[in-house]
Amino acid sequence: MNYWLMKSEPDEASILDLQRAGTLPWTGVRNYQARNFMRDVMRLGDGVLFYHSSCPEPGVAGLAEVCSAAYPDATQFDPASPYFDAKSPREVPRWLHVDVRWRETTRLLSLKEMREAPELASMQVLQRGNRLSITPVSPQEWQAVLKRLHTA
DNA sequence: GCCAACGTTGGC
DNA sequence: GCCAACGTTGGC
Repeated sequence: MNYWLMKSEPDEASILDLQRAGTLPWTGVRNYQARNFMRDVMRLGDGVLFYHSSCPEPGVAGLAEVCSAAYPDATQFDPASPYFDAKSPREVPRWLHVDVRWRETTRLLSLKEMREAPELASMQVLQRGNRLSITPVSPQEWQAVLKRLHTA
């Protein structure tokens, strides 16, 4: 069982969108490291911190879980999609994604509060220069985030 | 809109 | 395989 933090722009897919939909395909990842996490390390039932990014109040907005294995991302073959990749061969699709299931919509644990929390200082998403949209979360960090989400 | 940080591309 | 140029991310 692993834990992850996954970034989503709420304009595209917010925690409320996920709550309404139940499950959503995590399409649009175009970074090899993030793809490899989904393909090689993620397992069914892995815990996900759903993080709102590129928005007025960035931070963790809810909890989700991985609910599929990685499979080819259809948007890479759609010329009308912003995620279209002309160089991805159909026989060997370059981009994959998992599906994610809603678990809980929480209070917003803001990026500011995360930065001020000593017990979260090790989180990869807080490290200088981090841009990865999917980052591993340790069991200790997961527990610490849950504790904060469920208090104050 | 700015810009730091980092990933990708492509010429050599 | 190096590395400069360019593109993207994402907080502010």
